[in-house]
Amino acid sequence: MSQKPSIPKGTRDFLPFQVNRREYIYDTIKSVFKKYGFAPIQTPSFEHSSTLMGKYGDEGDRLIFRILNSGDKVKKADLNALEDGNLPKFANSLAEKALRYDLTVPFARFVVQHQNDLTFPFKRYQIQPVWRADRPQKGRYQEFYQCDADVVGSDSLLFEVDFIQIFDEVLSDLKIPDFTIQINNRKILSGIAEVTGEEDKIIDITVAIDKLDKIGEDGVVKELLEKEVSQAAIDQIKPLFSLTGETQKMLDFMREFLASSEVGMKGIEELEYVFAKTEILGLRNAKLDFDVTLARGLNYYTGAIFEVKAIGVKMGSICGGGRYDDLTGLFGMKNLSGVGISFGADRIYDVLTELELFPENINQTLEFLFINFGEKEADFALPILQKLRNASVPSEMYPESAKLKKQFKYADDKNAKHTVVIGESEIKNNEVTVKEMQSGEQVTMSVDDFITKYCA
RNA sequence: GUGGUUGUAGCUCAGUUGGUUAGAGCGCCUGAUUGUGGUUCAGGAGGUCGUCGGUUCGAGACCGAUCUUCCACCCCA
Repeated sequence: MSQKPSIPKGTRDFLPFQVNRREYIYDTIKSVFKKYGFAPIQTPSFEHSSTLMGKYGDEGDRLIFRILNSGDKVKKADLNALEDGNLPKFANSLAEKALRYDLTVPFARFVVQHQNDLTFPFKRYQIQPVWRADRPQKGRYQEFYQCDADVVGSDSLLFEVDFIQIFDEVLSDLKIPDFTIQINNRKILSGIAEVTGEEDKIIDITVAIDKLDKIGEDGVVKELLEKEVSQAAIDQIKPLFSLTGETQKMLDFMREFLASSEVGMKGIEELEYVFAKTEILGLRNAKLDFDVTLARGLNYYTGAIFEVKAIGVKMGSICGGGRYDDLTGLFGMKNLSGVGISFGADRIYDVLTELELFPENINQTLEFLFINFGEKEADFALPILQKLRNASVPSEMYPESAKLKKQFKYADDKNAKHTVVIGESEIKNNEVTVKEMQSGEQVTMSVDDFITKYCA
């Protein structure tokens, strides 16, 4: 081997056992999405640059993978823009397409484009890879899968309630024992900015208090001062940092805090509704927590916001979501409210690995391996093998009469549940010898009995 | 995008102030064992030391660039 091949940074290959595990996660998510009435769609890996650019803020634009124009289209490069130092304009002239950055913005484009074919409220789920030109870290890749479910065309809070049930059901089905669904409402955050007289600094304020559990109270205060939030406002906000305890008490506190803000009170009302309905339905493994300091970066959210964290694992959030009132407005379709959630499948994979929660049988995909003793024995075995396959029992025969040690090791490596030995004596008596690999136990039975037992 | 960190066999890692032929464990292959894998024993294969360039009589080690890994920011799943 001369030069070792490699793959670009932030990308990964997946071995069979890894793909099996990943599909276990996707299948679990999919089955719950379907149960709640969501239908699948897919969108292309790449979109027009103009569809994506400017939708995720300056920070997001930087992370969008651009696709260089090919062929004669390179001639479209705007050299004047380059000379003038207008690099964004130059880049746009050079790259008319870009890789999908998330599933939500392409979905908004999809809804506007196909509005006449859709029935509203439209509920879709989508499981596809997305790409970000981010600097990789553990659990952060340049190519990763998102598993999204969204509803557009309804402002009913019942969907917020549904999504909480979906989080609970999926993660409980995946056997995650302990996780918290944190919930907040952008209207409450707006209310906070309003009552403190810092309405124009709402983004700075939310970004800062979102970091509370990371940089602490002093860190947040420092950042607020840096963003020129007034000392009076900071003093007013400070008590929110230590707001914990019973949900009802926190909500009461906030109601008082936001009394003079109409939008803030609306946020409280919405939250109370969601808590009340969830109370009625109950939750399996999840804890639902009101967290005033939860903000989330994406600034298209306008109502509820969610974030889910596994307890006992050092890992960022594994799911997120929220309501956005006017995402399709960006593409010219006004007044369409949407709400959606996203499962971070790659991070869930890491959590399940760390907590050893993958079921063992995921990678036991081979039921029977037939040991090959030679042509005569193989001829005897092949019809039996075919019967197993017709009954959808995953089975195979070793392709040549290699040493038994080698054949059994192959069975072992492939995690075969049984091996079937057919040699001279078995053929003579019309029998098969079946060995259960894990226990090592071995029984000989007639071919008919074998077929009745396993090809049902 | 900013600052740091890492790279030696398939994997995990040793390798002294620059000095002959670069090591270990695990894994892999072969045999002991031509009707039995996961245990044991014996033997064997496998490396342009991430890449390119520089310093030097001499570089795995020193210098530069580049790619990659991981970490802290930024941001985020």
